[in-house]
Amino acid sequence: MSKRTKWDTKGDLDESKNLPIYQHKATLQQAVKDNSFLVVTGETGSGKTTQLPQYLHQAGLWGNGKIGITQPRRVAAITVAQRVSQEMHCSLGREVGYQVRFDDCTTQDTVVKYMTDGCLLREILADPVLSQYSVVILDEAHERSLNTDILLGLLKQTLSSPDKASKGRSVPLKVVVMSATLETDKLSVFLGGCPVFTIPGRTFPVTSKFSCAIGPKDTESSVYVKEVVKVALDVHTSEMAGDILVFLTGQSEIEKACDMLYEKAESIDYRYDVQDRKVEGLLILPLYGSMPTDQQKQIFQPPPPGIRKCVVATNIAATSLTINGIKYIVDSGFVKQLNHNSRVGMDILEVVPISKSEALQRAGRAGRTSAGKCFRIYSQEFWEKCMPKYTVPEIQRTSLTTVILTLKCLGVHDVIRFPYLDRPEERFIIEALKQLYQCDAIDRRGKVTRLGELMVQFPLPPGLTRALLQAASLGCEDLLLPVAAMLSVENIFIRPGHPEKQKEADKKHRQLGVQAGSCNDFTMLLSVFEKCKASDAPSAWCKDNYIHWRALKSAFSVETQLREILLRQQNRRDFPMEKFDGNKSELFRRCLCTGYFTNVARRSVGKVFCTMDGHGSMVHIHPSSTLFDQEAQLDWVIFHDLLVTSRIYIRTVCPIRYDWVKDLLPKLHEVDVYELSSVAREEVTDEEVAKWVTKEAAKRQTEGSAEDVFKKLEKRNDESSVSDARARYLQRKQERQQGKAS
DNA sequence: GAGCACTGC
Repeated sequence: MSKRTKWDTKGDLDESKNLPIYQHKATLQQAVKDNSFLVVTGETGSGKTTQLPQYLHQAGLWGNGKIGITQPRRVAAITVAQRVSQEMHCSLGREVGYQVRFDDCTTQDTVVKYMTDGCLLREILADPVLSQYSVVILDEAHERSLNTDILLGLLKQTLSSPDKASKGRSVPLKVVVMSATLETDKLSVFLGGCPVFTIPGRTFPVTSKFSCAIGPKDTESSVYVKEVVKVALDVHTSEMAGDILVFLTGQSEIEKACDMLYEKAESIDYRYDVQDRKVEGLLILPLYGSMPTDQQKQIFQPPPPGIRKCVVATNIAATSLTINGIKYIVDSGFVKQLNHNSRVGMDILEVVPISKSEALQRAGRAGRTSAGKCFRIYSQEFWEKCMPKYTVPEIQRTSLTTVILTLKCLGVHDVIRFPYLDRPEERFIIEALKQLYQCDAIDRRGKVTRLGELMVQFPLPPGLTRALLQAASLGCEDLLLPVAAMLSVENIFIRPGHPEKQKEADKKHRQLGVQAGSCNDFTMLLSVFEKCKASDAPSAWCKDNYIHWRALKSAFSVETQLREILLRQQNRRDFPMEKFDGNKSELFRRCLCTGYFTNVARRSVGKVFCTMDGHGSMVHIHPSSTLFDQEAQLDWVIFHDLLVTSRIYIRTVCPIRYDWVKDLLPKLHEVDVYELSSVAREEVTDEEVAKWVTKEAAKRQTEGSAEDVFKKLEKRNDESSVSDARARYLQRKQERQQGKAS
């Protein structure tokens, strides 16, 4: 309990009384008392995130349970909790706490708990009615993060069925959904027409201007990089004091833009100081996620007197980071987005126009401290013709395997008619079911298997979890745990931009492969993990070998977490165990096959491999692989992932023997779409399953030989999406080369 | 012969 007396709080309370939300305090408290669901909307600066939980706490709405507030990002959960604990004069972790992955700062006393949406989803898996909570607040719902979307559906479903709501709970759960002013009517309708509370924000006006530089046809990066540079310099030379924030798409564009800005800013008639890229008048700072954190720090410091700061950033500056003093925005109108293509079973990272709501979000970053201006480098026509109203929510553009398994584990059988705020396309759901069936997480009826229940507890993609559990059941989890951890973190191999250093890095990486005696990319990961862990000076070791120390450190934490989950499961008496006789290398690779046989490819001609997942894509081994240039000696391989750029590349590759996957391959085509789509909707009877199995046996007889099966699996990909994506990429590349030549 | 935006468990 806090030692402070009540009058100590007076000053702070007065400050929070100035927030726009304060005059609605009583009404909000009452509204939560009167309704199961409530939508609260208010722009940044309204105080809803910090104040509402305190109001509910003061109103005694926590009763016997906690007030949980979810955030899509870890930093937000932590910083808001720190702030609120100060306002409530308690030490962090007592009445006010937070929980994010690897960091649980709560105690028995915690009643106001900030957490990431992923953490609450984990809690629901362990306790579906959230018996510890009296109120759940989903914050930033407009961002439409995958986890928040799932939570929305689950909370709606649990509470709208009185049967489920009462089970295990004495009092019904209260749900508050907080969102920026966009789409709140939709949310209210979704939640059964619940009231919407609007709180005025406390931001300053931002005026936006279009330009005619970028029209509907200009998607070439060199065009918009050049244009943002030009506009940023115009702002610098003609606008009043205030910092500039430029939105671009990625690291390389940002670096190009910074170089150009630096060069051109020098020629402006200022006295300048070349040292440390500081030009008198303009301080140019790149900002992107994979940047070293110490470099990021200076971005938040105010510039020296008389100098204007210009931050050139990715979308990271749109929501994740707030930079004070920004008065001008230069918006490129593009973003790099990962889209899942279920027809070809691939994720494709592409540059696409942002949505109108995203453009408004970007512009809003200029109005935090004073009135601002936003300069859009695209035309009004581009705005109208190319930019969708809203960004397609994550749930409609990502692979759904984990989501579907989670829902199934929570007893949601009909995963098509689950109340999604925006329903994913049916083929996405079908594809997820197929993958879950293939890695034994669900059976043919769509019911979660014992294995599936173990799998859902791991923060890993199902195939990898399957391989890990296979290894554990054969007593060799020590081989797979580090690999799973290494595959869950950002790329650990550093490849510098300078050609000289690049050569050196490549050499070091090759050496690591040889030392590891590793015959594949998975053992390479294992070896790097172990070598670094055993080193006396791990960070120096990483530097010397061009390995990302930050990434490796997080791999260590992930490995520990995975090991803990596994240990808990192994302590259960029913943990599956099998026997294996054979050498370690074979054991390791066979475990991988259990999870990755869906990612199997067979060499066809030269260096080209053909995938066996039914799409029959022609793929190449990525040059970063230890197996690159050894293709001729390979026949069958499995791979962790696939990358679409100038070619379709497979990355993290491992040679296997056909024998090891022979019995698994039929699984790739034994269930059909018709079957899965009925599984997705309704409970399937025993007779139906029996019918399918008979049909299949007949099918297999007519197919006959293994060669026939391959032919079927190698079915040429008739969908145009990948070739389209490739064509676009190649066109861009060609245009760039022409640009260089001229 | 190499093109990784951003989150999260």
